Amino acid sequence: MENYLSISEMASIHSISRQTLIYYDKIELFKPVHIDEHGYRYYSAVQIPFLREICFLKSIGIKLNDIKHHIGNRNLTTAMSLLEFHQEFIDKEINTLMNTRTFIQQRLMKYSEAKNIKSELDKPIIEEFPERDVLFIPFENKLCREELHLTLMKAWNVLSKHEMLPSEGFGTVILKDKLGTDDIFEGAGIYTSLPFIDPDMENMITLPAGQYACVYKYGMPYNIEFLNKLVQWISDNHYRIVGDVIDACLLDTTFYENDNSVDFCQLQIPVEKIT
Amino acid sequence: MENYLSISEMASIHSISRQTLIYYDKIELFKPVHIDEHGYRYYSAVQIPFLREICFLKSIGIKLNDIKHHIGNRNLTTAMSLLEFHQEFIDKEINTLMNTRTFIQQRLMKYSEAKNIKSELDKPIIEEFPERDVLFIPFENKLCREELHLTLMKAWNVLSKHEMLPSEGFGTVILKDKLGTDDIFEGAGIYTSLPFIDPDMENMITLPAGQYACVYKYGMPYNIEFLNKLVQWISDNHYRIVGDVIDACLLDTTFYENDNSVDFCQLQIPVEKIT
DNA sequence: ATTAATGTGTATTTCTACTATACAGTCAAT
DNA sequence: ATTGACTGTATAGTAGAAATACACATTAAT
Repeated sequence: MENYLSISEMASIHSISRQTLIYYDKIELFKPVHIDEHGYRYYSAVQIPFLREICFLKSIGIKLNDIKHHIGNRNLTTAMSLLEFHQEFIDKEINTLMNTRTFIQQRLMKYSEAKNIKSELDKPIIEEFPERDVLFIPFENKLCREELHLTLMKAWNVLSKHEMLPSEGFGTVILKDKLGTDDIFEGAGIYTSLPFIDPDMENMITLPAGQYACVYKYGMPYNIEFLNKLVQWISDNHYRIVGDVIDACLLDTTFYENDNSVDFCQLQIPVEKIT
Repeated sequence: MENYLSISEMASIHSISRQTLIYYDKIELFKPVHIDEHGYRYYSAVQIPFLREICFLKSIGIKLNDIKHHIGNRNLTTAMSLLEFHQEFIDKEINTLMNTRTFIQQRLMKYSEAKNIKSELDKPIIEEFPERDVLFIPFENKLCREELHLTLMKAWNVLSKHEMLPSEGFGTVILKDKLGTDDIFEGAGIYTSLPFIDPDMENMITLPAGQYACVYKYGMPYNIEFLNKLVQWISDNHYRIVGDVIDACLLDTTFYENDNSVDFCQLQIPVEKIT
């Protein structure tokens, strides 16, 4: 008898719990060599390397079921291929986490940008933007809050079809040619920026590099008073509109910072100085 | 009514299942704005950005419970700290996976070494080893299979107290001075190699660099016939033993390659040529 | 001998984030 | 009237335990 280890001894040697050993017994992964007349479990020291190996394989993330099928009949070849297979799995996991990390970083940058900016509302400025490749989905119905949301979801679904995560920014594009007309939103639509370029991507457009007249505002894209004011400012300051209007959404309505629950956006209109 | 979205529409817009929305309703994470007289759920397009944000936070690995507490009352500050907190969590996960990766690599190297070697049994050779820092735990009882296992587990528990994963190798150290005496295993014990040096580590010893007479064998450390043969070979070939004997375990008994279930080991005895 | 503290057994519940299934009622089109 | 698509609730299952409740066994102290 003194050669046997009790369940608690066996557990403490391996820094696992008594319940875990009971569980391993139940799932037939690791059973005691002897059970006495009261049902008490007794383990042999010879079993130690097996439980140690089970704990090792578990600690690197291999499923108990896979361990179970492996441990009963292992040799050098199967042990190596199990580890090799699992290493590939871990590499994929690391990759996924790295992508998630990047994505969180981008969000944080976007938010901290919004945070710094929020004080300066309603003061137009001239900003320089680089060329931006974006996905563009035109609106199909009269522009309203619902149409905005539904079209954005369409865009995001196109992204995920191409295995892209929605990237830093999205917003509305309004055609320059429709400014001042009856139906200013004809041909308008949603854009979302692309994390990388996929040549197979349909509906890709390029927002040109250059100078943009910009203003921050709390308001939805269909609240055109902000747009009208910026257009006025542009002509007052001797600029000319040279491209389509961008209404970039910085914070959407899931932020309760503003009472009337509207987006926090930046209007961006490409301009050049009238000489 | 036509402004409402049915549960299936809402689900398909977000590429999730109907059941998921029913589940989110049940756990009070995301509820429909309207339920008709038959219990049918109806969502509003205004809810889309909220569900989108829930899906985003979920996709980066935040728990539904945390999302629930966050989403109902978020602002720029809480949103940023949620992401920052989660980024640290992801960094830790990446770190853990990287360590696991390294550990698997080490195991694979050990195994592939054993694989290459296994053919050349019983042929002593001279090998050069670098200095090795290891943890040493002396045996407390008469050496047998049980004492081996129990002492090794003690060593591994010391390692894990120092937050080290058991590294590449372990084995038995037998004192040079006891060779040829009555109790050859007096003062002997288990060593395990250390993944890094911790100055607070008790029981650390250094295995010296230099030439070792080595032989591979299937057998436990207490099967001293292999040791005796190697000692004989050393004197036959005009070498002198200059340090303690190392019996390095390459494959333990969890490998069923050999019928009698013993370890595959390499005996290593530090020597110098008699001039 | 009695008592108290441990140690052991089984059985059940809990956790996460759903998926799958069974079965029944609803709605629109044929 | 019937079909097919849609909706509801309710239940079971997943992995890998941890936690709990309750009963019995063993050992040490009194």
